[in-house]
Amino acid sequence: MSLPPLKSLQYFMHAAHLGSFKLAAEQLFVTQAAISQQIRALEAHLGCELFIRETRKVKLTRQGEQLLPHVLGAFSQFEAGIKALKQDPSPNTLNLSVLPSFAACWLLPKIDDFQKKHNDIKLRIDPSDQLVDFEQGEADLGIRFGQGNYQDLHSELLGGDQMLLVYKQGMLEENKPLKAQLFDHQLIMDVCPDAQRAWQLLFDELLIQPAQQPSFLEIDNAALVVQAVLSGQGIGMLRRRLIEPQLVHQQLHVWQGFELMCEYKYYLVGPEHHFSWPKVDAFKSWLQSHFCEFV
Amino acid sequence: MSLPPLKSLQYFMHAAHLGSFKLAAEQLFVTQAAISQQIRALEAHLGCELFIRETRKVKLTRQGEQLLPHVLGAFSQFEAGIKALKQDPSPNTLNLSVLPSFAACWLLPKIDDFQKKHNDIKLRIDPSDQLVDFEQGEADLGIRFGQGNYQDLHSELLGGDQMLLVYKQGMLEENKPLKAQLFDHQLIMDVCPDAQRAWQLLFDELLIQPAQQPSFLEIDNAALVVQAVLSGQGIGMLRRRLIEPQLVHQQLHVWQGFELMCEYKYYLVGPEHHFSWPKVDAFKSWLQSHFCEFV
DNA sequence: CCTATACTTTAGTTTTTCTTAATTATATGT
DNA sequence: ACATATAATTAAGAAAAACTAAAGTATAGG
Repeated sequence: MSLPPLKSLQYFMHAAHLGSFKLAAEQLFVTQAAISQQIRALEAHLGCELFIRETRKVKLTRQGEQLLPHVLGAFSQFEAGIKALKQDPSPNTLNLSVLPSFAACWLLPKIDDFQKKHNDIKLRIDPSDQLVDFEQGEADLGIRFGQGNYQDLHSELLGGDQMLLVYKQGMLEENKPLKAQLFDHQLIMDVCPDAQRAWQLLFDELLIQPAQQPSFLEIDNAALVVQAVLSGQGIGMLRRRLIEPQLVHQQLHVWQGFELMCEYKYYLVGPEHHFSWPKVDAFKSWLQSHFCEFV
Repeated sequence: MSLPPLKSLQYFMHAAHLGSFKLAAEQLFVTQAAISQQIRALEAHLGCELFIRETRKVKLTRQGEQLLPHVLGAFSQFEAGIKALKQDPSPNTLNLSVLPSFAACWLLPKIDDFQKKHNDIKLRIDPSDQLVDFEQGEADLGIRFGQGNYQDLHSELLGGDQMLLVYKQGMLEENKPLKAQLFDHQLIMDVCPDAQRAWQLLFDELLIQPAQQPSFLEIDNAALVVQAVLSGQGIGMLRRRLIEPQLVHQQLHVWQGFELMCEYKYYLVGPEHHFSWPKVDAFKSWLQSHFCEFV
């Protein structure tokens, strides 16, 4: 037995519920004619009339009354199925996809605070340079540093950052001019657009010609740059948020005459519907409160 | 929350059940590509993958597994609803729409036999010249005298009939020629094509010229013609089946030299699905057995 | 490594569905 | 009683959805 066109059943449901083709048409954003035709097609398919057409309204025939509950039930089952898909499959585990350097320098030092406040939520942190495939359930949420334009994903701005010239105690002398001191040290470049812009801006400010510019030790991971600067390997250009702990404990110093706002910002990223999950909301709030504290 | 295209859910159901797009395509009489596209559209709409594509087969993801039972349930509810429509709303009452003359002359004299054999089935006989609207549930079944071509309805041939020249005892004398006697009596015409044809044929056989032909008492109801002939009002041209009881009891006589097969026949008529109802089947069998007995 | 199989992709066609506009029917107000 | 307004219907063309055909991709199995 072949089913009637499914759309006609949907229209039937609305029209029956509202007792009017006109209202059903409005609710479904189509014309009256579309409803009329679909209902007629359904009636033709079933071989019986479903509505008694009165002048201002329509009402169900015995057959219509009989059919309606089934159709209602079927559609609500579709909805239930789809709703179930959007629900959190593991509400007690939060899978985070975070950039390795941000994870190492910012998130891990603070994460015990989140664990303390939400000890019912197990955390799994997946450090990765690329955004994972959320559809596969590989992660619940991502923290990204970028421009906020993430295909098909919801994103919420967490905050910006600044590029700072960072060195270890004793490497630079604050009273002497920077330009001269710069050439005495290895310069360490984090390979990222903002770092490159920052170095270039610094050279411009110090009137260092392109030809004179010193070469860099390039490291493709900000966390390692932090390590390198910490261990006295040279001078780095780093984001403030990545060296917060070291600034607080005065393990690193910032050259006071220079700073540059990053073009990129931090975003919390994930499929729209993930943001209604309690565990995600908890993490988002925690994250936001920590982003406010800007050293 | 908007539902996905319903057709894609249908395809999903088949593909999931068969574990193969190819087989689903065959089952649904479409190409593989159609299935692939619909599934893809569904996945896009839901924002998650439903199948893991392996080389020779596909299998459901966790989400697919979660969705399937709901979709299955919804579709079976549609089917249940539609099936319920085709069921007999009152299996203990048989509503018959019958031509008034056939009801009076043939059906009513025999109907007690049916009642006796099926005392669980209440009968309602609706004598009407026009076929009722079956869609409105006005009747379960109709008995018609015609050509069997009933729009959108199933019909089963019951049998034919003959037109006979009928008179009351003593009105005609079998030994004398008919032609002479005919002009001594009132002729009664049942207004129907077969009766008109029969009279015309009789006149032709008796070589009565159109100009000579006597005029008729026209009665637009065969049952009344029977009454008129019975009460000696004149000579009638009637269908054999309508005067069976009177022939058996010799209340009426048939002129032996004449008969004509009717062009019309008797049909049992109704919507296709009514014929699977037990009460209809019972009546059909009873009717057929009584149509075999042809006096 | 080749072949056969099953899914995917794309472009173009077919089918279905929808809209517009004219039509019918009837309840409601004048 | 008559005009008016509302709601459903119908028909024809327009738009959208679904499908096919054909070429592509990937991989299990000989």
